[in-house]
Amino acid sequence: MPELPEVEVLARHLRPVLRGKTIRSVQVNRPKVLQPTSERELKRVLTGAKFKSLSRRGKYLLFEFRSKTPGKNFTLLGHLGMTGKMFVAEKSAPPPKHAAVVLELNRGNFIYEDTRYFGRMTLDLSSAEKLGPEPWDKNFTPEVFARELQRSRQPIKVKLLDQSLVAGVGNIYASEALFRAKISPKRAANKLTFTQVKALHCAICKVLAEAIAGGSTVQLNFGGGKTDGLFYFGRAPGAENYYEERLLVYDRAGKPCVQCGKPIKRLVQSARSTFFCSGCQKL
DNA sequence: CACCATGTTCCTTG
DNA sequence: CCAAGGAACATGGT
Repeated sequence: MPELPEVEVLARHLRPVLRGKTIRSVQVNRPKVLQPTSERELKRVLTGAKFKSLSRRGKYLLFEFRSKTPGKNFTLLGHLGMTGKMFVAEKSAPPPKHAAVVLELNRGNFIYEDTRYFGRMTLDLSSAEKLGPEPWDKNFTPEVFARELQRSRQPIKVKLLDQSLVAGVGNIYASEALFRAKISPKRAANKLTFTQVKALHCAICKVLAEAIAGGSTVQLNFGGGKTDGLFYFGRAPGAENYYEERLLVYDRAGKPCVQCGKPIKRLVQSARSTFFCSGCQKL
């Protein structure tokens, strides 16, 4: 469930649910999601610790803990990879097939589930430290963005997935932002005009903010139910599928562009799908 | 069987 | 040192 908006909505959901909860025991089913932290180390540190606060950085979750050992507070980093979910379930509920880690609370279990196990739950914070600015950070300005883009000849779509430029944009919102900024995904990063950079900067912020706002109002299911936990597949009562309504180009190959009616095209860049409108996004 | 999937990291190659 | 390209990770859906 992984781009910035989904992680932000999840963080807002979990924050009040976890605050003040103490971890009774730790069950690790897939040690690979902890690396480079060892199972032994995670259990030692986490058992008896109490959730203090939760924040988000890019697509990462940062869980702040108060250690049972005074003065040894620490941070746990979470990442959902492609298919990760994190939620609290009743202890009586059967554990999901791909539960990678289960943190037992006094009431309920905090579960990190991940079918493909591409995500992380670890004490190593180095990945989050390498990230570029948050989209709304004062350090993420059109000027800074333009300077960074100047250094690359890669297609702009590919460059947007580089988390050191701006943190949190993934494969879906990269296509969406470019469509809204009316820029071709194939355009070389260093060939954007400053006008285009400003439009893209604005589109990134807007697309992500709208997705967060949309996701927050939808009926969510973070749990292990039949839904996939992706909030943009959630439904508001009586409403159509929000995914269809909100995404203008992603996964819409062949369907008419909402702006000009031409069919949306799909292309592959760096082994990932890109969706765009050749009428609205000229090179 | 083939191809697709919301992400990151590691290893080459130039 | 750096940019860029590709494979790897692992499982499931169509």
